[in-house]
Amino acid sequence: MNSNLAGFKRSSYCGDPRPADIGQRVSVCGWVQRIRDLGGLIFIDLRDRTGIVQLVFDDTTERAIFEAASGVRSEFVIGAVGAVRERDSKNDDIPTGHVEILVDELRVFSKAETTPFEILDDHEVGDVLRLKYRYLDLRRPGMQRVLAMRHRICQIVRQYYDSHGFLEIETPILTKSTPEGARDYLVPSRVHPGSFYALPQSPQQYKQLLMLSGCDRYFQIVRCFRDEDLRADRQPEFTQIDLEMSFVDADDVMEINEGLVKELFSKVLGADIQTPFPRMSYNDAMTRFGSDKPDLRFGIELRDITDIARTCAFKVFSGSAESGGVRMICVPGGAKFTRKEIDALTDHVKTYKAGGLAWLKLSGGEMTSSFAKFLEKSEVDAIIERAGAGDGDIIFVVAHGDDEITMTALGALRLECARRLELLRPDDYKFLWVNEFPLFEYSEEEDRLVAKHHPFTSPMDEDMDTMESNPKECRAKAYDLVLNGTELGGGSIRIHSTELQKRMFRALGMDDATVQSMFGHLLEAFRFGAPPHGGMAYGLDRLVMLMTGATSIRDVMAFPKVQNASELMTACPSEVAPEQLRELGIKLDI
RNA sequence: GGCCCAGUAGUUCAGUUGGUUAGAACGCUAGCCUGUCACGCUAGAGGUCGACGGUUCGAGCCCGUUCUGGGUCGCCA
Repeated sequence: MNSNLAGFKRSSYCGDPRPADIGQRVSVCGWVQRIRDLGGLIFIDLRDRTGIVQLVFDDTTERAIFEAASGVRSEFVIGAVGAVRERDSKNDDIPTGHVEILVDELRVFSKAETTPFEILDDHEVGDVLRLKYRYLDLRRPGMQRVLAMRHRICQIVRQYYDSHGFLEIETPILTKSTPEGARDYLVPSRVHPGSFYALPQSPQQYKQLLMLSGCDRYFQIVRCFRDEDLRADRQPEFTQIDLEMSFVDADDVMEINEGLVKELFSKVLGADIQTPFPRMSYNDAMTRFGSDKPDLRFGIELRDITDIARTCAFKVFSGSAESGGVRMICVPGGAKFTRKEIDALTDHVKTYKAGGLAWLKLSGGEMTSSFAKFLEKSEVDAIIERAGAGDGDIIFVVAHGDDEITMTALGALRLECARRLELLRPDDYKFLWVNEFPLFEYSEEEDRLVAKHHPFTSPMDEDMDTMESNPKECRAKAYDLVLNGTELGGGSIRIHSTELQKRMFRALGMDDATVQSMFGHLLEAFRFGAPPHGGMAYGLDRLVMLMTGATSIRDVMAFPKVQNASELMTACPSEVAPEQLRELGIKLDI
C-alpha cells in the first residue's frame, strides 16, 4: 500500500549528509537506486537530484521496518528517517560516502515496476527507449546535471542583461506568417475561419518594434519554431537568447555579448575566455577555412592554386579553373591515411557536391599522388611549395567549376581530417566573430535573390550604393558568433529608415502590395521615429550543448523530438477529432 | 526528397561458410548470507532474431520491400 506524505517532512536532500551531521536525526526522500541485502543487514542507496545517500537497516531496526526494507525494489519512491552515523568503511567516490542513515522510520510512497532500462549514467541506452521513457532518462544523474547547468546558464544570462539595463519582455507566440525564411508552423484560427497564426521563427519584428517603443534594451529567453528537417544540432522548437539594443553599432552589440560569454564560461565552467574575440570577414572565412563558421582549434587552411591549375595539362584542374576554383589543404601527418581512408574522405567531399578528391602524399622521401603524373614537375613542385608540405603530410585538392563548392567541400574535408587525427579538444574554446556577410544570396529554388540573414539587415555603409547595382557584392552589417565550428548566434544592425527598408524589399523582388500586406505595420512604425538599433540571438540549446560537451541537441532539452519531428513519449503530432476540425472550418485532403 | 548506418532476451551486445535446442553480461524472480557500496553465492524465468515477401532441403545470416531510430546533403530569412 502506498503511503501518503501525511506527517512526513523532508529535512535533507540525499546529497546533503556529511560527517558534521553525525548524530543528527534527518529525513530524506527519493528513488531507490540499489539494494544490497546481506541477510541480517540491508543497505539501500537512495537517490534524488542532489546525489545518493546510504540507508542502513540492521538488527537494531524494528522488525516491521526491516521487513518493509527487504521488500523495497529499484526505483521505489520512499522516505526514511533516522540518525546520521559514521560508516564502518568509507566510500570516497560519493560526497556522502563517509556517513549513512540508520533508519527507524520508513515510508513507501510509491512502488515501481522494473524500469525498461537501468537508471545509470554509464549504461548506454538506445534513443527510442530513452525518449519514450524520457522521465526515466531524466532521472539519470548526467541528465540532471545538464538540466541544472542549463538552468544556471539562464540565470546568469538574466542577471547579466539585467545588470546592463536590459528589460526582459515577452513577445507573442501566435504571430503573423511571413513568406521569407523557414517554413512556419501554422495554427488555425477558430474565430477567423480560413486564417492562420504562425509560431514565431524568432521575435525579430517584435523586438525591433520594442526599440521603436523606446524600450532601449530588450532581451528574452524565448521559444522559437521552424518547420524544417532536424539535425544533431537542430530541433523544430528551440530556445533563443534574444536581445536588441538602441543607438548602437555592431561593435557595441559584440562588446556587450563578449562580456556575457566571458561571464558564462567563467561562472559555469571556470574557463577564462579572452576578449575581445577575433573577427573575420565572411570572405576570409570562406577562402581560408571553407566555412562561414570556421573551427579555429586547428590550422589546415585552404590554399588557392587556381593560377597553377589554369595552365596545366590536367583537364580536371584546368577546366575547373576556368569558371570556378582549384584549392587545396595540406594535412600534417596525413600521409598515414590509407587508401581506404582516402576513399572514405573522397565519399565525404562528394556529399558536398565535389566531383572527386585529388591527393599527394609525401612519405619517407617518396612522393605518391593521384594527379602528379598529369602535371609538369615544376607545377607539382609549385603546389607542394605553396602547401608548405613536408614529409609525412598529405595534400588534398578539390577542383570544381563552382568555387563555392570547392571551398565548402575542402572546408568539410578539413574538419573531417581534424576529427580523424583527433585535433579537436572539446575544452579548447575558440570564439570568433564572422562579419561582413553578403546581404543577399541567390536562391536556386526560387530563382531570385533572398536575404542571407533577414530582410531587416542593414547593408554596410560603404556598400549602400551596390544594393541594386551589384547586389552580389553588397555586404551586410551582420555578424555571427562562432565557437569551435558551431554557429552559436548571429545578429545585425537593422534598417531603421522607411526608405532603405523599401529599397531592401524591392531588391528582393517584392512588389508594393506584398510588402504592404506583409510588413506594412513595420514600415508604418518607422514613420513615427525609429532609433538606430541592432541586436543578436543565440541558440541557447547549442550553447548548452557546447558547454556540457553533449553531442546532440536532444541531450540538453528536457523533452526533445526525433528526426521526423514527432515526440516518442506522447506520440505527437496526432490526429484530432472531426469536431475539432469542423469548428476550425478545416477539411483534410491527404 | 537523396545518400549512409543500425535493429537478436527487459537492457547492452556476441552469433563463424546458410546447418542440431540462438548465447554472454547486467537487470528481473526465488533461496542463503551482518558492513556492503558494480556486495557475494545458488537456482530460475525470460526470444515472433523489427515486419512482410522471396531464394533454399534448410535463413538470425542471402535477396527484395517496408517500418522504426540515428547521421548527413538539400532545406534551416
